[in-house]
Amino acid sequence: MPRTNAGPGVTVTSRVLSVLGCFDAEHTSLTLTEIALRAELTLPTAHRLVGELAAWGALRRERHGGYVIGRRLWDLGLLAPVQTDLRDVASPFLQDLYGATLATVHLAVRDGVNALYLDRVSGHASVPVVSKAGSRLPLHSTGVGKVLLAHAPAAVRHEVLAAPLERFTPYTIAQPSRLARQLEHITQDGYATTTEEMTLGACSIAIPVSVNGHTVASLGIVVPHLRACARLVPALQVAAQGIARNLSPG
Amino acid sequence: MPRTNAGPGVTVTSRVLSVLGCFDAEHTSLTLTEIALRAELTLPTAHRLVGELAAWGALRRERHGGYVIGRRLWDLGLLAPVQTDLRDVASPFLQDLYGATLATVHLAVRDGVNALYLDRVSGHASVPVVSKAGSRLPLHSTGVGKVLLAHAPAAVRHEVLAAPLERFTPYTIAQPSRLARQLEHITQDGYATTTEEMTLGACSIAIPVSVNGHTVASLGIVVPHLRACARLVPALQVAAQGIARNLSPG
DNA sequence: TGCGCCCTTCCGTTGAGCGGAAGCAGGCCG
DNA sequence: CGGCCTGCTTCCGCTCAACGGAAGGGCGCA
Repeated sequence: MPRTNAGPGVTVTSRVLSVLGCFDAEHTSLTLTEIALRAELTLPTAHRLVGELAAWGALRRERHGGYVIGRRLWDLGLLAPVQTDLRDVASPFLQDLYGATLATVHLAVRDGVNALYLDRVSGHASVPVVSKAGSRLPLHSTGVGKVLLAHAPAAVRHEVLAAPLERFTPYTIAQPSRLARQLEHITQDGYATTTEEMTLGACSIAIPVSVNGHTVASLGIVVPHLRACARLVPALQVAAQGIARNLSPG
Repeated sequence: MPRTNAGPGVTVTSRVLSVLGCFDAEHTSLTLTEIALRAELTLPTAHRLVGELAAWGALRRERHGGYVIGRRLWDLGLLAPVQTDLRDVASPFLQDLYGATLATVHLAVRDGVNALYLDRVSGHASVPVVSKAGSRLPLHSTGVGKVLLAHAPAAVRHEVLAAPLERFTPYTIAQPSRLARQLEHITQDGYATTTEEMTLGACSIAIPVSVNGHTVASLGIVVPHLRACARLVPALQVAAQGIARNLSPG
């Protein structure tokens, strides 16, 4: 009897990972027998590995006997720099949007009370903008920033509205009550706009990118005026849905 | 030379888990050498294990050479039923609050447009309430519900405010504009109250339980009147901070 | 160029890991 | 109550996957 008949390339590590790989959105709680079947392990092997994973906290056994993902993996998952994934996933969508509009397209996430730009695509014919990958701009004066602010935890919104709102152009919205009203409209309309509030000659349209009900980013486009708004919002939404679909574990 | 001199109880699985355990909020990106040191492995061993973890997607190597938690663990972490953890962690705090007040104390999370009660502690002298563990009540008519709604994604708030708000007592707030104004105050005040809006004779005070800036639950107390509000809010906040501290990976 | 740091590869040795077999526990049904 | 089924749980002889010391490579910096 060989020690294992599983074939080459099968290590303990790969077996452990096979066990973890059994869990997905449709299989969040699994019995030991189900894990063994799905991971293609014998019952005693699965028993040993699952036992150790449970002892460490990677898995947890529930009252009815099924195993679920445990606290330690939840903690670890929170450490993943999803933003880099986000940029990689979103990049082709940004390219497509640029190709269709020749306008500057950018992607941002909320970083405290600023919008952090992860990526930007623009060309010679695009409206000049101050955003570039890695730069931060205030939430209140940019399209993506307003989207991120509208969908941020309430404490963030309160913090932004309580501080002085800096003016970049004569059109920048600097009254908290006016901004707050805009934020309510943004959640209803599903998109945000700016009209020369950050840069003279530059207007923007932005929408949220949401995964599992959480807004993780905002996708924006910069145009000289908002006349094409009705056409651009659906295009942005299609791209945002594409980005979200590629981000979520479905 | 023995195959390993690490001592009893050290398995491949435990070594893999030691590698994963190197990562925490203060060490989100680690070189192979750092991982080997922190996991108490030799460099070749760490190299083999990390290589396999990276191939599977549990870790990812960044451009500058450091390893970070990868997408697969982010995906798995999302599957963890944190709510059960939450109940276990919160239980002693709920008991303490009950012991100090003899009032009904409960913990809820948002489940769609409802408050899902995870736990409740009450006694014979407590005000009778309709909440019990496992039950769901509307967000707009309960203290914990209002807290959860105020801190929910904007889309949820919009959904609740757009639907008819059911009346349970003559005091239930059923006008969307009035509820919306209350929600704004809740974010400023840091707590919510109800005055016989769910059950006659029952008022409540509730606060958010937040982890890393995200409201994950609400902690509430039911009293016959709000006279002791100024005393109870700090007590609730201390308990909420204790719960959050035990929940977060710090 | 030399040095230091961070890997990356190699291979003889051996004990950790394997799985078939046996057994246990609990629930259900006749 | 006894038998059957399901889901584990434990055991132990065998063997090859895993180990780590040693050697070497690549890169950046003074």
